[in-house]
Amino acid sequence: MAAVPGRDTSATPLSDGPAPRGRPRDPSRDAAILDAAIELLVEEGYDRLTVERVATMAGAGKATVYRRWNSKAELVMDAVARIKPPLDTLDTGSLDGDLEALTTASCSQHSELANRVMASVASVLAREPELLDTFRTRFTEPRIQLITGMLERARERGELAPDIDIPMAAGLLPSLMLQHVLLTGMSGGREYAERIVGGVLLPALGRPR
Amino acid sequence: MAAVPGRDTSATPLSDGPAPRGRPRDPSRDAAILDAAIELLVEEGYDRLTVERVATMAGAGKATVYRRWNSKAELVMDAVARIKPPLDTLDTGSLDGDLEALTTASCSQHSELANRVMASVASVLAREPELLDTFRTRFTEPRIQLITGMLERARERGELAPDIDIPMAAGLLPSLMLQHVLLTGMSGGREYAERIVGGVLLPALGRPR
Amino acid sequence: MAAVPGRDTSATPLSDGPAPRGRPRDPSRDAAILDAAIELLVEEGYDRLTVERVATMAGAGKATVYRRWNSKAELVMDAVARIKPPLDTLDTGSLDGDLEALTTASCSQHSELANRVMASVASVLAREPELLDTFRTRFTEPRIQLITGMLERARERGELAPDIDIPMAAGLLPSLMLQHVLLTGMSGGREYAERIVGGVLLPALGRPR
Amino acid sequence: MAAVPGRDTSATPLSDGPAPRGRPRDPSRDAAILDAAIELLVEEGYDRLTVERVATMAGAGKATVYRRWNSKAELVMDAVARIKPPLDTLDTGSLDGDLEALTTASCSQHSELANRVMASVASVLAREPELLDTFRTRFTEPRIQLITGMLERARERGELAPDIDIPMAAGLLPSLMLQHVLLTGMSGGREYAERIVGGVLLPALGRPR
DNA sequence: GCCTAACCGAGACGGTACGTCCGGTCTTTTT
DNA sequence: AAAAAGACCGGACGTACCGTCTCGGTTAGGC
Repeated sequence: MAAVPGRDTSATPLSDGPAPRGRPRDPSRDAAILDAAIELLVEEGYDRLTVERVATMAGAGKATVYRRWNSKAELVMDAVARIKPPLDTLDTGSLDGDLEALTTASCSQHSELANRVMASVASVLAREPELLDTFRTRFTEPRIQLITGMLERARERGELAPDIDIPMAAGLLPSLMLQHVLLTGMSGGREYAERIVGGVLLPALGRPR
Repeated sequence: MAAVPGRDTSATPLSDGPAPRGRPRDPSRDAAILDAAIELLVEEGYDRLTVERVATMAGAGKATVYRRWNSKAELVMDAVARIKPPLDTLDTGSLDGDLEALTTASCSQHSELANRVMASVASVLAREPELLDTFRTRFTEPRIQLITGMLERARERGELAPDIDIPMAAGLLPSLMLQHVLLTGMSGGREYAERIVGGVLLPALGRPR
Repeated sequence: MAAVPGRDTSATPLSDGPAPRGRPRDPSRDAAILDAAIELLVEEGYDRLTVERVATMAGAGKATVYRRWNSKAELVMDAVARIKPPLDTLDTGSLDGDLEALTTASCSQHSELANRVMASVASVLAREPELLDTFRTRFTEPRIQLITGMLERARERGELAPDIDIPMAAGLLPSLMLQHVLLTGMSGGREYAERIVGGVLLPALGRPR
Repeated sequence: MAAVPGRDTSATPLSDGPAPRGRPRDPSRDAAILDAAIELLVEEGYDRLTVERVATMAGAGKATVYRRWNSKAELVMDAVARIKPPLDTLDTGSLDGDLEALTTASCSQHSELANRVMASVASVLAREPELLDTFRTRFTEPRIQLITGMLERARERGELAPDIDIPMAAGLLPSLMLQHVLLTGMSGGREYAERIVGGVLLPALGRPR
C-alpha cells in the first residue's frame, strides 16, 4: 500500500532502508502539533488557522511542522483524521438498542466537534481530491461503517426488510446532523437527533412510526 | 425589515433619507462584481479567489468593491446569495409529479454548482454568525421552502399522513445531495437523486416503496 | 505669449472667444482653494497634502479644483506663486540701508514660510521641468531681482567695485537662508541673517568687515 | 551613541543582548535594497519610487524591506545616507590646492547626484524631524566637515584672517551649488563652481580677487 | 568519548493577498 | 455651464501569511 497521503514520513520509513542516521524525530512533537491544530481549527476555522500559531502553541518551530507535513492543508487533514469516532463499536444486540446508542453518540460533544471541523475543512476538500480521499478513508468512512454494520446486523436478525438501501440509510443521520450544524452554527442536541431517528430514519427503515 | 448583513448599502438607503447627494452608485457595478465573484468562486474556491481578480474581471477598481462590501467574506456571501434556485415554484398538482420535478432539479448542474459553492463557503460561515444568518435567509431557506411547500400541498390533498415531520423531511434530499458532493467531489447525478427519493424520502413520507 | 503654465484658464479666456455661456466661474473659489493649498503645504508637506483635503478645506468639490488646475503639482505650484515677496521694492538710497532692510526681510516669518514651501516642493521641481519654469519665473526670480536691483543701484552709486559678480552675490543670502531651513527645520532668525550679511555677503561685495 | 533613527536594527543590536536567536538577517539584503532605492530615487524621484519596485529590483520581498525600515520615507533616508562624499579627505597642503580639489569635487557627477537626491527628499525632511536629524548627521555634516577642516588647516597655516566665520563660509559653496541644481534642474558644471569660488568664496575668505 | 548527521526552536527570506488611501475622471442634483 | 458631492479606475502603501531556508544548539548513533 502507498504511503498515507497528508503525511511525510520520509525520515521514519516503515520498511527499514539504509539505517536511519542522525538524531531521530521526537515523536512527542507530532501529537503536540496535531492537538494545537485541532484546537485552532475548531476555534478559528481553517483560514484563520496559521501554521505559525499552530507551531507556537505546540512549542515548536515552523520547520518542525513542515518537516512532517508538506502544507497547511495536509497538516489539517491529518489533524482531523486523528479525531476518533465516539463509539468504536455499537452492538447492543438489538436494532432498538443500537439506535438508542447511536442517538446518544450523534449528539455528543465529540460529534458536534467533528461536524464543526468538517465545515471548516469543506472548502479545502472541494479543490484537493487527494486530501478528499484521505479524509474519506480516515474520517468519514469509519463513521459510516459503524452505522452500516449496525444495519447489517439488524438485517441478519430479520429486523429489517431485505430491500432497504443500507448505505443510503446509513448516511442519513450523520448527514442531517452535519447539515444542522452547518446551517445554524449550533448542535441540535439530543432532541434533534431523536427527531431524526424517530421521524425520518425509522420510517425509512420500514419501521412503524 | 432590517438592513441585509454582509452588504454595505449606506449610500443607497431603501428608505429615502435627506435626498442623496453626489454621484449615485452605479448599480451595474454590483452585478458585474458579483458575477465575477461567483465565476471565480466556482472555478477556484474561496481561498484562491482574490478580490483584486474579482475587481479586474468586473472591470472595476478594488475601492469600488470595498465601498460595497467590508471584506472578501461578505462579498462572497452576497455573491452566493444571488444564486437563484433552479425552480422557483414546484407545483404539478400531485406529490408524484412534484417529486419527479424535484428529483430533476436536485441533480441539475445548477444544484451541483450551488453545493460546490456551499462547500467553498462553509468554513467562513462556521465562524461568522452574521454571515451565516444572511446565508440562511437568502440562500438555504428559500430552497427548503420549496420542498416544504410541496409537502404541505401534498398533505392538504391528503397524500401524506398528518403526523409526517415536514421540516425534517424537507431537508432530507438537499442534505444528502450536499453530503455526496462534499464527500466525493462529484455530483451523484440523476441516479443518485432517484435513489434518495425512492429509497429514503418516499418511505420517510410513509409511502410504500 | 503662451498661457501661463500651471493654470487652466480655458473658461475665462483673455482673448474673448465665442462669448461665454452658462454660469460663470466663481472667482472666490480660486482664492479659497489656493489658500487652503498653502496652508496644507506648510503644515503637512507636498506628499501629505491631498487634493481632497484642499477641496474640503476650501468648501469646494474636487471637480472644481481640477477644472482650474490639471494636477496636484500645478495647483501647488500656483499656490506657491501666490506668495508675495515681503518687500516689493527695497530702496533706501544707500547700500547700508538697503542691506539693513534686506536683513530684516530675510528673516521675516514670511521668508521662513517661503523657504519651507520651497523645501516641500523641491521634489516635484526636480522631475517636472515645466513646473520648475513656472516656479522660477513667478517665485524665485522676483526675489532675486530685488537683490540684484539693490546691488546695481549700489554699483551706480559707486558703492561697489565694478568687477563684483552681482548675480552670484544676489543669490548668496537667500541660498544660505534656505539651506538653513532645509537642514535644521527652523528659521535662523535675525541673528543668522546678520551673520550671513556681515560675515559673508559684505566681504564678498569687497566691503571691509 | 543612540540607535540611528530611520533604521530598525532591533534584530542586529550593536551591544550584544541576550544572544540572537533564529536565522540572522542577511546583510547582503541591506546593500541590495539600498542600492536599488538609490537607483530608483535618482531615476524617478521620491514619489515615483515604490517600495514594491525597490524590493523586486533587489530580488527581495516587501516584508524583507519593512522588517528593516518602518516606512518608505525611512528607507529612502537611509539610502541617501549611504551616498559617500566624492572626496574623503581634502588636503593638498595649501589653501589654493585644496580649493582647486574642492572645486573639482563640487561639480562632479557624484555631487550633482547628491544634490538631486537632496531635492527629492527635502519634502520628507521638512515634516519628519527625526529623519532630518539622521540626514544631517550622516549626510550633510560629513560634507560640511570636509570644508570646515580645509579652512581650519588654512587658518593654522596663516592663510586666513583669524576673524573669518568658518562654519558659514564652509556652507557657502555647497549651498550655492544645491541652489543651482534646485532652480535650474541642471548641474552648473565646473564653470559655475569656479565662478562661486572665485567670485564669492575667495572674497568672503578675505582673499584678493 | 568523540564525530557526524539529523533533529530542534527561532526567525529571516521571496512571494502574494488583504484592506486603505489617494490622484485624476466622471456623473449626479442644485444653483 | 459651473457648483458641491461623491462614485469610479488604477495603483501604492503597510500588514500578514505560506512554504523555504539558515542560524546556533541538541541528541542520537557509529567509531
